[in-house]
Amino acid sequence: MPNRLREMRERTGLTQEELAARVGVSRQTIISLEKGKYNPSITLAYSLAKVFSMSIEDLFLLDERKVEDE
Amino acid sequence: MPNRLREMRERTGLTQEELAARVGVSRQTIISLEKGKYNPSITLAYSLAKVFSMSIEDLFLLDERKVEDE
DNA sequence: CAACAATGTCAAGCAAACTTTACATGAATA
DNA sequence: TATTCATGTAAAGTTTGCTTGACATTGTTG
Repeated sequence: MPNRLREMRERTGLTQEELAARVGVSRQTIISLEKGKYNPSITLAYSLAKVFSMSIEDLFLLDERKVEDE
Repeated sequence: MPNRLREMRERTGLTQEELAARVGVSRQTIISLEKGKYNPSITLAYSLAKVFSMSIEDLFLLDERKVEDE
């Protein structure tokens, strides 16, 4: 689950703790997500995407996966 | 978690079992999702959205929630 | 009627998301 | 140096997404 979470968080100048508070999860969860450790639920993904004013697909790079060949 | 899953599945003429097979989950999971019982992971949500050629946000009505007043 | 396909329900169990706590590290700064 | 802030790690525990299996219901069709 690679994603743009860390990039976007740093770009907006938020700490992990602040971001966690904004979307209502623990800081651990933010750390794990940034490290790509798992697959969030769509409600959490959506909350995060909204913080950065982007779509779930963009934040979590869903359209970029598995292009394999073209 | 209201969503357009059932509507889209019926519109495309798939059975619950066929849809489950396509996205790699059990039929029970499709039933529960159609009933709005839970909050799928983004990878499952994305697989489902792709079956119907739409975005996660549209399939799961994420932008429509909580408008409260306008 | 019998048989089958599609949907639904219930319940037990497993796996993964998410929490909580505690501690460690490096950078910045008084 | 000592303190504080942001990040990281590790482990144990809770919650919930998801599976499996068994059975019931309704509609259709031979």
